[in-house]
Amino acid sequence: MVERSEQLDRAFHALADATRRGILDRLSRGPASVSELAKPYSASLAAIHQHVQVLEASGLVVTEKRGRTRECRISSEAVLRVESWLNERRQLWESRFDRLGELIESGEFMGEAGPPDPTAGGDH
Amino acid sequence: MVERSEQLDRAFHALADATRRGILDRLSRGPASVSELAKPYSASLAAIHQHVQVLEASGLVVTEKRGRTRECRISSEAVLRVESWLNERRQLWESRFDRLGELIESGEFMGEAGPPDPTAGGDH
DNA sequence: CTGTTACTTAAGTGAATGGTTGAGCGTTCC
DNA sequence: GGAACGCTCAACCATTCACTTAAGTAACAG
Repeated sequence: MVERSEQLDRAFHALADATRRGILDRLSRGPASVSELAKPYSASLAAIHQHVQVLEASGLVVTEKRGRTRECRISSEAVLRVESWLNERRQLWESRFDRLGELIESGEFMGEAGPPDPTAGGDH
Repeated sequence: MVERSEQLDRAFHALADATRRGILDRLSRGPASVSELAKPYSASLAAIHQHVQVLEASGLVVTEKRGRTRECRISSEAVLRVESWLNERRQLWESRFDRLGELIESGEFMGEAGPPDPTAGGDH
């Protein structure tokens, strides 16, 4: 199994840029060509094209050449994968009540209250 | 509201690194000190410390100095914010049925029930 | 006080990124 | 056919990144 980690690397990296998020925003309202995607931005077409390539490499966007234009679309499955990764971690954390422990401490209580749960199986 | 984008920048950037995701993974099972977080990795403590700083700047992790150690915890609110951003886009996209339109055009809307994802270029 | 622990900071390095310009290629229109 | 269009590719540059080593600071043990 080749790391799903690399896919997450690429996906999060793709999302870590306001321009690319803007492109995703646009695509969440419907497909578009590269030059349509470039319109709102002052950057060159080549730059936007590179952004689209990053998004496509991450799997978040799927493109298809149609004649001389390239149609770009969101891949909701890929977005869902990323979302799920976050959801798992957040739920894990919320299921613990270490945060309650922090509240107690800030109100002065006993020292450490870390219930060590070494069920470290979590390779997702 | 203006800085929401910068916050997302930092959050996604923080998530775009396997080591930092590993740290988050670890923290999703409970708080830890910097050197505890560093143990699973071959990188130097300074490197892990820098990762923690990135995570803290992103808001995904909260830290607190305790004597000579620093306790690190996940901020589930921040994770939730990121998750919500993705959720909005995905739902928007899923609510459209442009993809169905595309399927119809490509002539794959009936007959074979195979996954219409020939463009995904070997994900998994 | 001395030494160890645990973190912090600083400076530097090699690689990757985001951006540019400019040329090249296939497609569509006249 | 030729021109315009839309994208693609290549080279280059400035900045950022992840990481290192090395030195510095603060809390605790003896």
